[in-house]
Amino acid sequence: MTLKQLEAFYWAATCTNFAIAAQRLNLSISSLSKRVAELEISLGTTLFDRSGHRAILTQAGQDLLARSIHLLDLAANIKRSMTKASGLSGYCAFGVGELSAMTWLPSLVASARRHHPNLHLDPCVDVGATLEDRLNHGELDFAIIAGRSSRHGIMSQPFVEAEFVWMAASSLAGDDSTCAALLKRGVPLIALPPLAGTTQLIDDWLNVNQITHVERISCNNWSAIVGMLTLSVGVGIVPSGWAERLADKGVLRRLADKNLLAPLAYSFQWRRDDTRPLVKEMRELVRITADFLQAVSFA
Amino acid sequence: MTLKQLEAFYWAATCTNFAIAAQRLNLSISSLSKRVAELEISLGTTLFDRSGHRAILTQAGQDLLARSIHLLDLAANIKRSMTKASGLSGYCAFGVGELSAMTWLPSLVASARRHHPNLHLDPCVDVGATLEDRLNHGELDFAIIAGRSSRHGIMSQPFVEAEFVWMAASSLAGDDSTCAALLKRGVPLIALPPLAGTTQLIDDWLNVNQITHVERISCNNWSAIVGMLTLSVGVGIVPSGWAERLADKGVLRRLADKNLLAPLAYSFQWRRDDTRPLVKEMRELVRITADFLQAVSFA
DNA sequence: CACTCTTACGGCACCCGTAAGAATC
DNA sequence: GATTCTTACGGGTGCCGTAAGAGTG
Repeated sequence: MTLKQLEAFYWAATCTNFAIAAQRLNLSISSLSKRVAELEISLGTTLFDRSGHRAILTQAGQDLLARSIHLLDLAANIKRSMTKASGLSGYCAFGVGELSAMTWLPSLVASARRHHPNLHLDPCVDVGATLEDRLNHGELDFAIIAGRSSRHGIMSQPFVEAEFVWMAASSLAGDDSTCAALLKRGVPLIALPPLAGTTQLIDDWLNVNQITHVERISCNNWSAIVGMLTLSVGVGIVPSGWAERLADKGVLRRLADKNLLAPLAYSFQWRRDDTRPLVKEMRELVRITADFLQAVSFA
Repeated sequence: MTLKQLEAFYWAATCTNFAIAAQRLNLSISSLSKRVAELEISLGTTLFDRSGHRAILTQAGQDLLARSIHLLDLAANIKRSMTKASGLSGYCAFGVGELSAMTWLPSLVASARRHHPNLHLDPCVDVGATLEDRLNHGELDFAIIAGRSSRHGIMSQPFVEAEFVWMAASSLAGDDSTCAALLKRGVPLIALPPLAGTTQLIDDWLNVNQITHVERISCNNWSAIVGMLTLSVGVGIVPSGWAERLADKGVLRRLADKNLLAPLAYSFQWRRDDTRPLVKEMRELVRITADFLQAVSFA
């Protein structure tokens, strides 16, 4: 029994398949498979039930998983506290929404590189639901997603709320035009794809305002969305800070609806069974970075 | 950092020198040295101060020792609980006095092989003080020694008391001869070497009875001692159970001193910093075996 | 047929032991 | 000079990745 074997087993057990686990370990699938098999031989126990299409943990495997998490935690603590180069090290894959990517992701990466120079960061930008899936499969260490997750296996910690406002080009909207009126007039709604958190926010708003049958234009890129808004293609929501700047430049105009969009809570999400120091540290770092940026950018 | 490295470090740190540690690991000294060096490189820390004649733990090394004990314990627990073959496994070197070797050591080994078929036992028979030294150096996992240890690093748990009586051949001693009288008459005292626990017992008795200037014959073998006693070479002490049988056969005669020899407590001794399951299990097994044998042999 | 895991095999790296070296007491 | 630890080096074992195979849904 070696630490490598236990680590391989940990990832094999917590990811949905060996391919993802192997990727997280920078290892080929076959090597991972062999490591796990060697661990099984070494312990004299079957850890995975391979009779079906996919490898499933046996009871012994579940027992070992709890113990190996504890042991690997201990090993990581030793490495972290003994090694002179303080801070985290290794590999960290995480996900953020595009809006986050455009705003404070660079600051987060810069901050992380300062605090943890030996940590290799691998950010992945996608819409919330996709990130949640990848997180659930074990491909990501954490994700920053609008809203809380309803899945039992995923923990959420809200750390910042974002305000969105309805905007449209001046050519589309007068001084007191409302979004509701424009949409009812058939002006298209420009938004991220259905799986995004902001789209859910919009759907909630539409629901409250009893608006159905909206023509939608989905695009998975915020710059493109704002670009379309400025070119009077339709109406859409924009983060309030960005919206202010756009309004100051006279590019877009804020719509005059009385019902405001609810604030959208962004939360740091991670897997419940992932107790590694990496996650805890990064959670703290994200919180600090976000707090700092909010104080600066919205001052 | 690997489990092997941590294990090598553990033994290197707790034994008095690398040679003993290497022996405990079934490893050459150079390989052990390299493993420790690799661990140091891996952690980026110096664990041993090699400036002097011998390698001494640095502060970082002491920190790591506590942590590695914990981690190795965990690993051993995993192996023990997961592996189907229940019971201990590996290598166990221990020491017993010759008297123990002649009486219940075979039963202990038999019992241990029943309970722990995968444990390789390596008993070492020697006098108490030598065993205590070897235990202290890390050559033995535990020892069963007459009396308690006064060393801080060694823990003792008394588990049985043995009675000894003065015996001599009929040709030397009449019905109411006393040992004190015989010794004063110049009859030699036949006993184990000075380092043995029974010899300390004798010295205490001599002290209480104010007997000095005794001619001593030291021999490190009990059979030889009893043999010499039967051949009227001198007087000596014999465990009471054995003494009874010898008296029944008419080979030896119990001497009539009023001051009896104090009971000699045998204790299970192990190193304070050795928290391995091996030691705990064997301690229990020794206690049970000794209890059982006492109930049988002295009934 | 797509997906997931295992087996076969060639190459490289790691680890062990012997033997010699360096440093302390 | 004895003891203790480290370095040099040859040999074998283990581990990785590519590629092919087996089994499921």
